[in-house]
Amino acid sequence: MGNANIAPNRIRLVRVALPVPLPQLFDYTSEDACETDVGRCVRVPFGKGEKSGLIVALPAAADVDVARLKAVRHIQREVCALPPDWLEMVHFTARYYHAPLGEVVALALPPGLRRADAVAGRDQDPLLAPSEGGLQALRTARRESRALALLRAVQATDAALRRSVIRGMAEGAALGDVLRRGWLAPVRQGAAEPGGVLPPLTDEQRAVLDEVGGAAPGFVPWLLQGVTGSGKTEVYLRLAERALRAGRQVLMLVPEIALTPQLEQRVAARFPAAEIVSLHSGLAEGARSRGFVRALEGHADIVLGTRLAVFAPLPRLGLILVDEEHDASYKQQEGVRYSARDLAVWRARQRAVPVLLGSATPTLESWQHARSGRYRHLRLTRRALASALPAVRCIDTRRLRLDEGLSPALQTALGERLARGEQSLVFLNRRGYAPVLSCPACGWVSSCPHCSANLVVHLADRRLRCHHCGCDGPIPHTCPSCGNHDIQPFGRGTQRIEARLAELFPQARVLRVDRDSARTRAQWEALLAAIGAGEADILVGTQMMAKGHDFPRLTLVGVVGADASLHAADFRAPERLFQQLMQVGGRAGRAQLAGEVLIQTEFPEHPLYRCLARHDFDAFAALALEERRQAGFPPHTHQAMLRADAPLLDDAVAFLRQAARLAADCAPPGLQIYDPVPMRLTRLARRERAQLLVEAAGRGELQAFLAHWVEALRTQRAGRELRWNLDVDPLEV
DNA sequence: AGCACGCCGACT
DNA sequence: GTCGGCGTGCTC
Repeated sequence: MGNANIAPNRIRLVRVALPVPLPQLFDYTSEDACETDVGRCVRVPFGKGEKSGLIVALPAAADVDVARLKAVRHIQREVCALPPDWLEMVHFTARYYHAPLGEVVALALPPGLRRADAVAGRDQDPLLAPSEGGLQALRTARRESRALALLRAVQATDAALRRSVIRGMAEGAALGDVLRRGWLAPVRQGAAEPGGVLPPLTDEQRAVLDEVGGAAPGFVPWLLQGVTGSGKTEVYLRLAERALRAGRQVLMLVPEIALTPQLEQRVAARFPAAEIVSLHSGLAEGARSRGFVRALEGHADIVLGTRLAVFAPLPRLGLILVDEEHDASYKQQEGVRYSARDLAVWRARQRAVPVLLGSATPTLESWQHARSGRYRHLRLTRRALASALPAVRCIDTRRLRLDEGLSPALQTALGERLARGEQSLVFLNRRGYAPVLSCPACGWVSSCPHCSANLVVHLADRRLRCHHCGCDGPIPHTCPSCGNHDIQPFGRGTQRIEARLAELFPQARVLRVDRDSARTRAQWEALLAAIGAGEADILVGTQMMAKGHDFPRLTLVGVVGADASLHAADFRAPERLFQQLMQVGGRAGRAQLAGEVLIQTEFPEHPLYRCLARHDFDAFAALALEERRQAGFPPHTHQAMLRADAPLLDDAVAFLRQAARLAADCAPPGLQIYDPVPMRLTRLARRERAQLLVEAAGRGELQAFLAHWVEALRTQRAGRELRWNLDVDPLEV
């Protein structure tokens, strides 16, 4: 029986991970496959068609009868094979998140690469310097030309220049001529040489750098807890410089695509000779593949990107940096729900390199690790530029008459900034004009036909819109239910605040910044430019305003409607609120001007606000952690969430009940299996959703259980309309 | 996930 | 007599 699976002489077996939602791998035959093909992309026949996947092993024997094996179509050998450590990482990811290996491979590899398209791993913007031929031409040329003039200009700088820079110096097609003649050639030189004058370090920054520099080589996880404006980025750059000097590659993760270009500029300005590759989902396919291959081949010195960049292969990896480590966008919220931050730490351990997680408001998980000594705690408590942290004050709104949600104190403060020619920001995390349209006569409310959510009034373009499924329609003039003419928008969003501010301060230039006003990248950049140029006096914005941008004239942040998150159902809601308020508060007063943050609240005594007023993240974290300990929530326990959705809620719940029964069969003692419950937003885009939480004291026991459970669930036959997924370490419960 | 096969209702 | 519904099973 054993012999049936052994291939005849000279025919090799290859084991391939394919992007199908199946837990198994698929074996194929190949005439010429050899050990060096492990980690290479292949095209193989699959079912009726053809698929591309990755060779993960050359097994001695197949899982199935060799007679059933088909032959590999093509092995992509133009590109280096993915190295063993990379394969180990995708294996780990598949195991930890209980996803098929092929799906993890599909998400970790750029699509073009997996399809085995030939990818020229050329540096798109190489450093160029005059070649021997070029110098010769300069000496011997008799006749002046544009090409010669350009070459001479490059020569005059006495430095190697990026091709993009030279293109800027060129007239007409001169660069093309120069390159064709081979007068400029790529050079490799010290990637770590900083460009320009380095900013002076604060004592705290120096202390942090000394501590990291003094640590033993190898895996060390660091938590850099630094208040907004304390100069975390400068610390990243100095650490990167050291790694580059040692001839190593640096992986730098940032939360959002929007933040990569500006950071990329800063990194590029600091390391003009380094090859910087950016990796994020907004990149064109070719660019992403090229960047990936540059990293894989060890040419890229710095890889900068969003969560998917954690899968970049880096043969010379020396340092991993995770900026804003608390940011929820590090967790993928669909498909394979991996946490790039957690994988970054795993990767650092695997490669025995330091990893530095930076944030003003770390996750309680990371903070706890830093407290317990598992991570090493670094702090930056003061702002780098002389300015102090903003004064944070609560405005008790319980006894006040609010004007469209705006208290007299906030209005006065806005008026003062206006008189002084400074900018203000009113922060309200709710876009649209009003969260709902409603009829006072019959109680009708504008609800979404596809979701269990209300349609939001968007007065700016006269539409009712669902923020969850995107469906929209015109605003009715009369109540669709009873015909009443007097239907009204209830509650407040940014548009309404914007409108009222324009009335209250007719002389002010009010600018709204939310997903509606900054829909495209161009709009967003135009808004940023306008704000930077001082073309706005009062900004009204959502959390978009909270992230990473400096507005030197902004001295006041007013927070409206924060209480809503104070008593939300999700146990992480307070943590998120604190992070958000600390971040948006950090926008106030960054240059020489003092900043102030005014929080309108009915709970001015709430510990969260009190900690915020003292800029005391540690006190908040200690309180929140104690609450979690008492309630048995993470990080004191570990969770996984099974979610199911179907056209009818009953089907989703029935599946989860069955899943709960299966769980009970293979559950270790101490594993907590909760009841299936409808999700908070039960209905989304015509599907109804429910979830089942499981919780264990230890990560190991949870993982062991999940492996059995998922296997049992996969054999479970559910209706075609039912879909389910497992979320390990869920962020939302 | 796709894509076949396969077995029961309303149509040219 | 067939077109087509989606239940079931398979993909090396």
